[in-house]
Amino acid sequence: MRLSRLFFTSLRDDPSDAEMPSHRLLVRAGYVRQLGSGIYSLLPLGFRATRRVEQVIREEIDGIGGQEMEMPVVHPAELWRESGRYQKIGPELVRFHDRGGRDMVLAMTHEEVVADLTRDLIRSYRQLPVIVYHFQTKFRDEPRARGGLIRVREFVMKDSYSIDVDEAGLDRSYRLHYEAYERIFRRLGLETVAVGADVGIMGGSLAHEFMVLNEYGEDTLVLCETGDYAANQQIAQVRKPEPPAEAVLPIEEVATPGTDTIAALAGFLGVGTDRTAKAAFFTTANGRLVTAIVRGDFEVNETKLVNAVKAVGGIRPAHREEIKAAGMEPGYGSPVGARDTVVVVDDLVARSPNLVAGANRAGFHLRNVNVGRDFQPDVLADITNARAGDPCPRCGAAVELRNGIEVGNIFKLGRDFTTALGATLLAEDGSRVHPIMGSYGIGLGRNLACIVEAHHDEKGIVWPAEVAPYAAHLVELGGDRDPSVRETAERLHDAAAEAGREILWDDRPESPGVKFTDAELLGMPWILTVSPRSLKAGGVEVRERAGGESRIVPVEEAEGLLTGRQAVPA
RNA sequence: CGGGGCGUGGCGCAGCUUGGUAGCGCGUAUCGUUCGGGACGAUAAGGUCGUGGGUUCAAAUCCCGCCGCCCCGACCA
Repeated sequence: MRLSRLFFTSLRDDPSDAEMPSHRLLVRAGYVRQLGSGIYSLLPLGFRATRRVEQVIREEIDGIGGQEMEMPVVHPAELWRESGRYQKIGPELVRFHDRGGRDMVLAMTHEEVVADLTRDLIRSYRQLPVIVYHFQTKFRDEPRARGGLIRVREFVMKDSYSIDVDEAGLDRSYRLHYEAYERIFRRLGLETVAVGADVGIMGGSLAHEFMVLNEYGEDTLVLCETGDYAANQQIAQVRKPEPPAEAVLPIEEVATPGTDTIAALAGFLGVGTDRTAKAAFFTTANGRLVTAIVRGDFEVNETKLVNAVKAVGGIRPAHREEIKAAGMEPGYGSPVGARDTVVVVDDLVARSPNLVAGANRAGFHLRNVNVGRDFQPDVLADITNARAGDPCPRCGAAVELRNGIEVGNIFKLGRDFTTALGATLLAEDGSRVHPIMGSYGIGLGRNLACIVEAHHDEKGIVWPAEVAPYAAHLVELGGDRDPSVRETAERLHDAAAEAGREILWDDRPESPGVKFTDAELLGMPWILTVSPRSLKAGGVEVRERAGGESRIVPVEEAEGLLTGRQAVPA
């Protein structure tokens, strides 16, 4: 490809709205352009790189028996009503109607379609197991896009789906995907850690997220320093401290003016935050008030809380009036004397004697509050966030908290979708059963961005060979003055193209500085320079973008390198 | 949805406080000189100042509404 013909431009200045290196570089180097918030075009360079990512995924999913297909982006709303998600999912699901007034949705994922096809196509256990997949556009009207390609609203995802007769089959399909994902991310040059994850609105029984560590990551990961435990903080369970063994003391009210935070309260009373009980208030989608009680030295984990009360549709922070209506006082709240609220108590609080808790009266707290004696929990569960330094649940070593970006996930869906849609088949024993599904996603654009996050330097992108849009970047200098330079460049370019390994040939009439700078910005693995000087020195200058020394090789050798007939020089 | 910021030629920005009809750098086009690390000179093109309304003799500038984009939070199969 001649750079002079490429539909692109590089920018000298960083785009003002880009913060993450991947966003900055992909825009500056002419790989992508933004069309709207969370909506991007892939320019030819970006599209080529994405296709190479896609090909790696295709090879590995084909390798575990996946069958590639394609499902639509526009779905009849009826299908989503059948699964129940039309009602369950909020504005993230785009709804519209066609000219006939029929309700339609834009696909945010494709479980419904797979389940629909399953009930249509699968009659017998003999047809299973099946893994199908496609690369298809998803639209999710996220409340906020961010980070360039990291969190967008429209994106292409590889999503595969497994259909099995029983749990053992699902286990196998899940394991196959787990291993395929490890191979995919290794080939893409991504170091990932697989963490246990919340199953969320998908339901199901088990999920892993493949995470790359990144300071801009939106997820918090709980990682054991010995490497034997890794989980998303949403579900991470660590060992909790042992509360002091004390005799239960009589409850007493104490004036604590101006202490509407735990820190202020502990300071005022001169006790540790671990001797206090913190109340946090939430409201469920159907209007129930949830009072969560954790010890003052811990934070409420909302995912765990949602799961503890099985709050379909999630929870939001409660309003002051809602709290007061339940007989509690914001800032000085506790379940002591409360009514009309679901009291969820963290297991550690239940074991901790004589805590300081709110008196439900502004400016007052209660000393020596004890769960069971002074109030009754409706639900007892682990509802706290793991903290840095807490003991690993497996080995007791300290865990650390790191930010991560989810580059892939795998879910054991179970039978929810096939049951809801009425997909059945005849099992070996003649019984009619609902098949069991798994769902497995990898977002292409996000992976591309994460690759750039992991492979760049101050000058630009440094593509791993497996995903580089072109294998090499040929810098031609002085070709307009020296015909032999132009001829050599053309020969290398054509030879590579004929061998099926197209390279990028900078034939623009630009100064050397501009060309070298762009070559480094665009990031092809090999940078070759042809110039009167290089020819005089014996051929073509060859340099590895990743940082190798440059050296002169004869033209024939350069040609061999580009066509793959000759091994890459050491 | 709450908080903050921004919107001025393709890109990055100044001008706004104190109203007087738009400027800088880069890029682009043509010509010439250069030619191994973002060259130099000359000439030129290119802007409804996001948008609607208001105030005013006069609005990029002041006031109000709306839209868009970015960041933080909420949210996130």
